[in-house]
Amino acid sequence: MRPVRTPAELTTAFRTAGLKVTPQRQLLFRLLHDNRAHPTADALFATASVDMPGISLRTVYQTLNDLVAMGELQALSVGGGSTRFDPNTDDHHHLVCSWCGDMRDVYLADVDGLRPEGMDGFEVTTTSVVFHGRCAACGST
Amino acid sequence: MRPVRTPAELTTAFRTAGLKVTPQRQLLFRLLHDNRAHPTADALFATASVDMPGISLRTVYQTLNDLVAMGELQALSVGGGSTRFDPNTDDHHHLVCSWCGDMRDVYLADVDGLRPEGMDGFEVTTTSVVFHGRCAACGST
DNA sequence: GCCTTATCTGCAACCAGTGAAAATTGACAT
DNA sequence: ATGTCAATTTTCACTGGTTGCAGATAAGGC
Repeated sequence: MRPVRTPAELTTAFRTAGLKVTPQRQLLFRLLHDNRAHPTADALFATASVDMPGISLRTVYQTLNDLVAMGELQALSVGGGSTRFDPNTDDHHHLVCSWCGDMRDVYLADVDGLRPEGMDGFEVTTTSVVFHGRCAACGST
Repeated sequence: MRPVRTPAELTTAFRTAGLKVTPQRQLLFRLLHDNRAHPTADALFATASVDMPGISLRTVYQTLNDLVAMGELQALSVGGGSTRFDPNTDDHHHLVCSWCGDMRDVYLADVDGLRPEGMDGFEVTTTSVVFHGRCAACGST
């Protein structure tokens, strides 16, 4: 359940991959570790800037891209301008509130059962399910 | 199956909504009518420019946004820069080739069966399923 | 045909994200 | 500890996608 790498694990992974571990990266590892908000690069930049004023937005993008390339982070496009990042690398799906933009993880059992006919030799690698709607906080009235 | 409004139907819908029907809009109605390519605004602009040189990209965006607002067109964000548009307003889902970017419609039967627990009062309005993978044309080797 | 009002066009602005180059610094070997 | 070198950070400019604005234009009801 929710296999989010710890900062320590990511540190090891980076060094193993021949990448360096900088204070900036460690900060982002920490910020991502307990983050279920599916933040944008900009949101992470804002949070990171509190702990480390002067950190560059470019660096945030760079590190996020590295993490995505390593498979330790998922990049999500759900409309609404900017890419959101999910440190949960488990096989899961998403609830997106059309009102407040809030995004939450959900686990589905029967996704592999979804194999439509007429795929004409299309080879599926990943399946993503997104539920759009209204979250409890945004009321149901 | 594939209930794409005809240009005539869209014309009526626009007038009913108090919107005007211009040659530019009629052209776009036609271009969308038999288009399964899930084109971007820019692609439609390019095609439209052949029939109507001088048409503005701004107009294309405007009309597409109107159609989306009217529910006659779906805007799709599947990563990869630009929004793609789908004139198929039926309840369907998508196959996206990670190699060539090709996008195809698929119909799924059991989508409503996907109702995870732990939704905490989240009210689902639409569910979208996207299969990422490699299409037949891009080979399986 | 006229008039009103929506629409079209062109351009500037905006946002998300990336490229490039110079200064900095991590990690390893000494 | 220190040196070395490549990876990284930062800054800034720049691209691509999309929207705002203003003036010219034209659709549609009379």
